[in-house]
Amino acid sequence: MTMEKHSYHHGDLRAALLAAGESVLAETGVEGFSLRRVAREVGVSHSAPAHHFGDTQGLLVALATEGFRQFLGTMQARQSVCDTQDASDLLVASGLGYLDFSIASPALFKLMFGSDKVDVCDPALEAAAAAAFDHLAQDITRLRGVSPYEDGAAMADVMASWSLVHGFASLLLSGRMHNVQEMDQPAREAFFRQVFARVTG
Amino acid sequence: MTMEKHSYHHGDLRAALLAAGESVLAETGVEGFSLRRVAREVGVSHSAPAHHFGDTQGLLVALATEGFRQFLGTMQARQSVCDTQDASDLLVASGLGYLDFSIASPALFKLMFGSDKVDVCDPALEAAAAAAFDHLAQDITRLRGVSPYEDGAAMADVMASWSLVHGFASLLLSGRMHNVQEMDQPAREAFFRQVFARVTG
DNA sequence: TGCTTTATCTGGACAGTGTCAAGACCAATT
DNA sequence: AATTGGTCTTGACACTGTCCAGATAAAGCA
Repeated sequence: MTMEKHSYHHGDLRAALLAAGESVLAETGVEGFSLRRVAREVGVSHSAPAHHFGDTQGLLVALATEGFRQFLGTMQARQSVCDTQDASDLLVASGLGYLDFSIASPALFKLMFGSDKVDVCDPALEAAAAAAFDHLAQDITRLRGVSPYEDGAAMADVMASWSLVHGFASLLLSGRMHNVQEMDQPAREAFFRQVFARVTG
Repeated sequence: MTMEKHSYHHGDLRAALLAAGESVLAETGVEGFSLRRVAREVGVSHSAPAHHFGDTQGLLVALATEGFRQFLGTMQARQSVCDTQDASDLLVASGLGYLDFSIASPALFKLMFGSDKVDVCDPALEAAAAAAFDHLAQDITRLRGVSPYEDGAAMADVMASWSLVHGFASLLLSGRMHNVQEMDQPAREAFFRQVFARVTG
């Protein structure tokens, strides 16, 4: 059962490619990403991945999908270590989780939100992204007492929080927010709270 | 003086490459960008660009630099058609200009803020980016009566406005803000004003 | 059991890419 | 008029993604 050495059939190539893909992505970024490199890393022929993911875009979409799951997990993790049940605090926690993820996996983050190489309409990807969005929508529901899907002002709140956190994270990654970049992690968190307060009230 | 036909020396290759580069970038995006393609477009050998820009990154940096100038221009243009001198209205106008640019030149926008392929530390690029940042800083100075460079709260205002506008634009481009994407231009502007109001007060 | 089908993986080919080095060309200075 | 220096071309190299024909093994079926 255990595939010692390497038999002709890998056994669980799909998972291995995903893992190696994530590591290569983290190392090289989206723009330096190479499918052949991933195959090499796994020790398999250069065109083996095609059978599992079609083409490069297929693998990237799968990575982005998995990324959105981790992303949601990171936000939930920040909330779970939150001692209060205050709606405002929980929203801030989500924001901090958003930041955590963007800093821990910058390349994956850019892939999920910035790349032209991912088919935005892929069903699995859309589902994972929608789940992350719903998390934020629930935060706002808890805060405002109304579902954003039924209330325009609440939806504007969602978009404001989301835009602000996403912009903050993106600008930090882009290297254009010099003053914030120089801060250490606690200082950055404190500053983010201060900034984020302008939109949560 | 006029270079009819093509002499061996192009005459103004650098400018021609920049123009073609911008057009290729707009068509293919950063990730599909090809230096050889740009050279072909201009009708010149594949390694002619190297002499003017070094490598691909060099051309992209030059394009991003020029992009930041256009970017600043777009924000100023929105403000100049503003009939009031109200500080808040002027800030909103800048935000709308920010959006205008991201929609008119999405690939260039992503290059300027999202790409790993541009050396963020290039002096000319940094200067152009700083000029755009200063524009926003002035908007906040006018609004709060204090320079963000001297006042922490005002700096937080800058970061909040910037993050919100940038996040809004980025998410719109990324194709993950479905409900806003479906709006036509006037509706989107109105919605943006509503969202942006949460941070400008 | 043995045979056939099907999924998986290999290896080679092709067109395309960025970058480097050596040479051809032209303009301007000396 | 000759030399210098900047501009551009050409050819090479290693690398990329994708396609296709084939080898291999596992699973389904007789």
